[in-house]
This record gives sequence, structure tokens and C-alpha cells, in this order.
Amino acid sequence: MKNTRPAAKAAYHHGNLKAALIEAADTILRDHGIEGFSLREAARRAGVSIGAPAHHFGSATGLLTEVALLGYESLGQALSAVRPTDDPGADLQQLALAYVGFALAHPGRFRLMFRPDLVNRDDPRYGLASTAALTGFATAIGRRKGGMAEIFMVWSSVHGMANLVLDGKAKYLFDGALPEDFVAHILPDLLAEAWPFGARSGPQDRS
Amino acid sequence: MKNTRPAAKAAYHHGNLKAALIEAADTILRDHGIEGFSLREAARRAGVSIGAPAHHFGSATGLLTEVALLGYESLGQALSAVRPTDDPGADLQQLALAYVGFALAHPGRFRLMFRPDLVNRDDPRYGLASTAALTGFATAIGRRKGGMAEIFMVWSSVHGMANLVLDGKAKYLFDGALPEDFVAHILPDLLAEAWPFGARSGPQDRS
DNA sequence: TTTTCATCTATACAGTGCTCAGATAATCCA
DNA sequence: TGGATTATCTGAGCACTGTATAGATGAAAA
Repeated sequence: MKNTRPAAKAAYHHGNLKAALIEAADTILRDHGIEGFSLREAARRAGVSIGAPAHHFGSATGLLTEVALLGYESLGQALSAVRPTDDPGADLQQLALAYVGFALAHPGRFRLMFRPDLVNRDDPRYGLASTAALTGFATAIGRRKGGMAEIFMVWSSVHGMANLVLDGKAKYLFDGALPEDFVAHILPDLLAEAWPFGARSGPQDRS
Repeated sequence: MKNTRPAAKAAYHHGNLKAALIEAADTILRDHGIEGFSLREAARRAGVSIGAPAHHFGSATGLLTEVALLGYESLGQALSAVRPTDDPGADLQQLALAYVGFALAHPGRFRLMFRPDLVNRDDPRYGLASTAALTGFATAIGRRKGGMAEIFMVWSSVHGMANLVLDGKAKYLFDGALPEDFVAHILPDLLAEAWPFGARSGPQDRS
């Protein structure tokens, strides 16, 4: 077995520094947001010198890219937790709720995932993770061929909702509503009443 | 006339430093994006010492808040340049095009406007500017009473489109489309074909 | 055991936002 | 007019950041 973890005396070689730094960064994002993150603080939390992360990630962007990839993974899980029923419109509403719910539950992760200055978009895994997370939408929208326009529209809609609520814009429209209320009560009503993508008819067939 | 501009010999008192710094910051945003901005660089461009901006704006956030307010103003102008016709659905499509077009034409401004860590959301002018810019949407949606749900949905949709295109996500869906092509050709087609808010029927009346 | 290699430390550099004492110029006031 | 007040800006300094580099340390390979 490869489990040569020292764990007793602090080894010179950390042994699992890469994973420890990723987790430290993710924790910082959770507790203090993106602006609370610094490469040095992550190194501090991992109990390692300030130059150590460079060996594993090259730069701060390298580390944050890994965190963003994990973020897309967890978003994908949140979306695929919505099990499809025989009502595709209701499924889409649930997916929308899951998307916004994820953004509000993990604002640091979510914001990082869409910060092109902090993640390395040239990393081939980034595009893959990004599209993989949206598989839930694609299948719920149903049509396997074509359908890109609809996917874009639905994604735009839920992404816009998530960003606006996260940025506190919703409170200008729905006076003083707290984010917790929003995902628990306001948003479900909004989706049921005024969200065209979740309507009973489904995507209209333009033949 | 108050135009006591020295302009010849560099005065100790700049005379118009506040406006000069705002313009310098806006220029940096235009040329090098948000990550290219620094308070010191703005001071440098205004030909003034690094501590000077503090007197007028207090902090970097203070300066960027002014730039963001200008951004909302220019967004409002871009939206109100869309003159209403007798087809409210077509008007909404034009507004959507104007919104996304603004984001792509002024990415630095647009991104700043929605960066809560860089602008002072407690500034009372911020909420005013934010809602004022959306007057175009509100009137186009028509119903003066109620309607907040529809405004939120439309805003979310266009805001999501703007962000996704700006972040290069659209190219994963529409393979390799350039941003210029997007607002010129792809988006109008998308809006006409797959955007439910711009449909002929208008907001359905749920009585 | 000896060599090689990956890993991590220590230090240094350039850049940042912010603070504060003091210099400078414009303005107000008698 | 002349003196005092006020707004404006400078210059230096502090704490912090990301990154680069030389060297120390331990593990693994030969």
C-alpha cells in the first residue's frame, strides 16, 4: 500500500501538499470569498513556506484553476441530483432552482468559476468541466440534435438569475428580500409563474 | 466663466483632479481591463503623486465606484437609444441586443459595474443608478403595476447572455464564434428564434 | 552506498493600497 | 492690502501581495 503518511512528526516533505493547498484555497473561498484569498494565506494554512505552492501549481492562477475545476464538478453533481420526471418543464424548473441554489450556497466557488482573470481558460480540462457540468440541462431540454440555442437561452437565464441575486440586485426589485428567502420561497414562485422555459408546453417545435 | 484652466505651467493644484482620475481609470479599464487597473497607475496617468487620489475618493473603491456610476449611466443611454415601436416584442429584442452589445463594447465598464468587491454598494447613488439604467426595460415590458417578476426574468436573461458571451462560454456552444460575429449575426438570430421574451404574444395575462 | 531527483525553505524584488506629517497654493476675512 | 484658514497635493513609510531563484532536505533509484 502506498499510504506512507508520516502524520506524526512534521515531515519535510508534506506528502500531500497539492491536495492540501487546493482544500485550503477552497476553504478560504468559502469563509472569506475571493478577495480573502491569497497564495501566501493558502500556504500558511497548509503549514508550508510561501514559495512551496509554485512547485505544484506554477502560479496562483494554477491553484485557483484546480479549485474552479472542482467547482464545476460540484455544480454538475448538484444539477444531476435533479432526477428527471415525465414533466420536462418541471424538471427545468428544478434544474434552475439547483443552479441558483448552488451559486448562493457556494458563492466563492461560483464566482471563481466565472472569473477569467483568475483561472486558466487555456487548460483543456476547463472547457471539458464547463460543458460536462451542463449535461443536466442538455438532457432535460431533450432534443439531442440541435438545441444549442435553447441550451444557451436557458443557461443564460439561470446564470443571470444567479449573478443578479448573488450581487444583491434582486433586492432592488423585491424589496429587501434576503438571499435565504429567495431560493427558499421567492424563486420557486417566480419560476412557476414567470419563467417561460419551465412552461408546460416545452420548447415549441418550429418546423 | 469658471474656465480657469492653467494648462500652461503644471500647477501645484491640478484643478480638475477628480474628473481626471475618473477618466484615467475609465481609460485603463477600456485598454487593459479591470486587472490592469491600479490606483497608482491612475495617479500616474493624471500626473499626480500616488497619495493624491485618497483626498478625493478615500480609497480605490471610491474611485471605481464613480466609474461604475458612469457605467450605469452609459448603459442607460444605450438602452434608451432603442426607441419603442408598436411591437413590444421587437422592442424587447432590440433592448436585449443593446444590453449585450454594451457589455461587449465596454467589457471593462460592464464587469466593474457588477463587482461588489470593487464598488461601494452602500453609496446611495449606486442603487439609483442601477435601477435608473433599467428604466428602458421596465417601460418596454409595459405593465406599470406589478411586472417585477417579468423585469427580473428579462434582466436575468440578457445579463446571463452578456456574461456568458463575455466570459467566452458561448464559444463552447457555438463553436469558435468570435464576439464580433456574435452581436452582429448570431445573437439577432437567436433572439428571433429562441428567445421567449421577445415573442409576438407579449407577457401572457394570468388572470 | 552513492547518485539523482522531487520537494520545500529562505530570501529578495517589484508592485500594490493605505496612512500621515508636512509643503504648497488658493481662498476667505479683516 | 495683508494675514489666517482651508483645500490640495507630495513624499516617505508600512504591511501586504505574487513571483523568481539559490540552496537545503529527504526520498527514491542505481
